[in-house]
Amino acid sequence: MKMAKEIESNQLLLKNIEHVSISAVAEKAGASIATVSRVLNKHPYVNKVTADRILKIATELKYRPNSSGRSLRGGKHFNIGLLRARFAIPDQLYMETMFTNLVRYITLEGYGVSLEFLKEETEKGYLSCPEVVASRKVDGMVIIGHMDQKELEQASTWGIPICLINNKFVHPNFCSSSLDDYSGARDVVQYLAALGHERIGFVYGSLEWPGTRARHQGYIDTMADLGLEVNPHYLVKVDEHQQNYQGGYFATEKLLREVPDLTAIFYINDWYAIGGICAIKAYGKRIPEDISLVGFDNSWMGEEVLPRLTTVSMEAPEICREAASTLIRAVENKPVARPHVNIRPKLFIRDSCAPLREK
Amino acid sequence: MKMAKEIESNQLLLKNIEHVSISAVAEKAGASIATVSRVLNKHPYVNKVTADRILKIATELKYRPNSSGRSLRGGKHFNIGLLRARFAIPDQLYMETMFTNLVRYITLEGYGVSLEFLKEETEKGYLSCPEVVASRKVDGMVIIGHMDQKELEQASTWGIPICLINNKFVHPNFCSSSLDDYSGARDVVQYLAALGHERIGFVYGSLEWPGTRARHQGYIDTMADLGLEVNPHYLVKVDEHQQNYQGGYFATEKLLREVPDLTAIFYINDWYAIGGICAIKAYGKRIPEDISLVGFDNSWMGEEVLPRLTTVSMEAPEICREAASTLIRAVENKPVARPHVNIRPKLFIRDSCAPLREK
DNA sequence: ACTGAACGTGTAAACGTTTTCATATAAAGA
DNA sequence: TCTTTATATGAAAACGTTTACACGTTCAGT
Repeated sequence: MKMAKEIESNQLLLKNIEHVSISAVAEKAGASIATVSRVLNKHPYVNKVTADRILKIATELKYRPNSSGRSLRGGKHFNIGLLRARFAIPDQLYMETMFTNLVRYITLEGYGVSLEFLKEETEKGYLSCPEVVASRKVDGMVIIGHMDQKELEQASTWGIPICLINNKFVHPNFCSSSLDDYSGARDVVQYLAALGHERIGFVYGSLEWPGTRARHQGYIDTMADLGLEVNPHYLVKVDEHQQNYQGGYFATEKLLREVPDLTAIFYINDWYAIGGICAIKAYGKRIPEDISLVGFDNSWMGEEVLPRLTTVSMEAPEICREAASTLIRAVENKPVARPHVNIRPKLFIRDSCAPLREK
Repeated sequence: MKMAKEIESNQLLLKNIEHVSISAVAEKAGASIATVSRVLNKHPYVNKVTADRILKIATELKYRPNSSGRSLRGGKHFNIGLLRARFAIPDQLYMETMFTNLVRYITLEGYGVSLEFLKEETEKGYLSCPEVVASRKVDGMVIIGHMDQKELEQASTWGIPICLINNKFVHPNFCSSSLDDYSGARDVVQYLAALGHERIGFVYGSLEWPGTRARHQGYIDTMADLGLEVNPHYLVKVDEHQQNYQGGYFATEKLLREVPDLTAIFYINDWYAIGGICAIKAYGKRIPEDISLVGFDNSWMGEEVLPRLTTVSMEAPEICREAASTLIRAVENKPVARPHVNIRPKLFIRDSCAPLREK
């Protein structure tokens, strides 16, 4: 009976860890708190011997500054918010990679990462301020995914620097790091043309977002520049409700049916391209002997499929590295040379393209 | 010349937002800071009229408590760390979903999320304390991905409650939320047996992790329970270096070659199963008429592939909801009834299985 | 030897909260 | 009317930092 309360062990009992504060270090080192702080923050005017002694004791005691205290005093949080906005289904593959790289590079700069999702508001056009911003947990924000101009306008009042990934907004508070989709698309068309292809199809989906529009335009412009015909039948838009593997499958079927003499197809993402590979195989044509395929995204799936897919890289590490360094320079009030960087993608040539064969 | 410094606009200039503190609210409401704090934290013994007035002014001024101040005073951060440990390639598909759900449910409980990756230490067996723990930014931790017992032992000294996803460690500081992989595997074998299948193959990869071991054991045990033969040739382990689509492809080829009268195959993940679908198609057999296939994971890829894959769900939302609620109960020192929950997976019956046909 | 600068250190204030303590008023019980 | 209790509020301390200020000491330059 007496033990009943004592045993109540269906709850977690965490051993209380005694946290070592700066005053503990100061006391043990026989110095003042101020001196310890100076040493730890590498201020000038502190005796080398004292500094060494304090440093030794600090590591000995495993002292780590309490971030709340530090933030409260300094108004700086050494923390970056990562806001995930809306994105389309084909981008799901890509998100994990982006998170990974963003966290890596932000961490490397000595900052932490607070993850938050965009709250979908029912009220039209009203963007609520992210929790991490409202409660002052972050010094800057990275926004990944889609937000429209109106929403970005509102984000500009948050009072902290914001870095957009694959999006752009011209405003003093904003910077961005994006893939140069237009150049990527140009490279694809030029590559196919260099292999001798002239009748090149294009499979695309929603053009709602800047990146997809740029790829589309890159195809159109480059075809024109090279003097190649852009027959309206060459362009197929996938069904609104099948923005994935199956969308690519059916779009390709349509293309094969309507334009039988097509020798190459450029897909606006790998996802559609992989659907395309299956459709073409099912149709009885060979890749790349009969028809060449190029994707866009360099998702790892392109490596897994047979034949291995030639595609355009997303340059996730580069985009994220630039984003982190630019944003954090802004956060630290250092001048940023180019607030809006464009990363030139690379063509990953694998096995899904071949030179045009004479009939 | 004079303007040079003034214009230096190649850096972000953030409009300084004036932050409203509790004292501003107090002043405007003609009350003391203490009273305002009490109202905001819904303490008893505060006059209804005063409370209403303060509340009105607080929302009017858009007051949000400064989290650093609050943390510093209360030692509580309203923040959960999300530590991403090691995971295998096939799990990449799954990570995005888990992040999404964890953030959703943790946010719903009124907490923020700090994302961090496990630091891969070169020194053997030494696990470094995550930054968010060391600098006291979080009240609890969710760990997703693989960590071995030795590492978990060290994590137990962090002094905060930890919730493991799909892993278990018996210790007062730990709770966990996991898929019941064993039951899932049993359900698959029972389902196939109910369709009349007796010669059921099993394709698996690394058994390094608890979940994969449980699935493997579930297959073995259930076959035995049902009196079905577990011919050693029925089990194929994919190549160490091809833990993905291709691994499933080649493992299936081997299976078809060595055990031609197999009527069903159970794959330990969807990834292998999709490779299997391609291998079987290439081999000239029909799915499900000639052979039935079941995957495990219910990744969205199973929906995209032809035929649509019958598979076992990962129950990501349920696992994450349980994880969030259990962990946060622990954080708030509320009793937790069952620190280690097992979520029973569901079989998603689609088009890749059929009753055994008499020859 | 005296001034002024450079160096080194400690005291105390400030950041924005929450909460304990004290105090004042109102209501209730004798 | 006088205590006792419940209700309502404010003053002040505390959380752990960083930093402005003050006060020394040392040292080079006259």
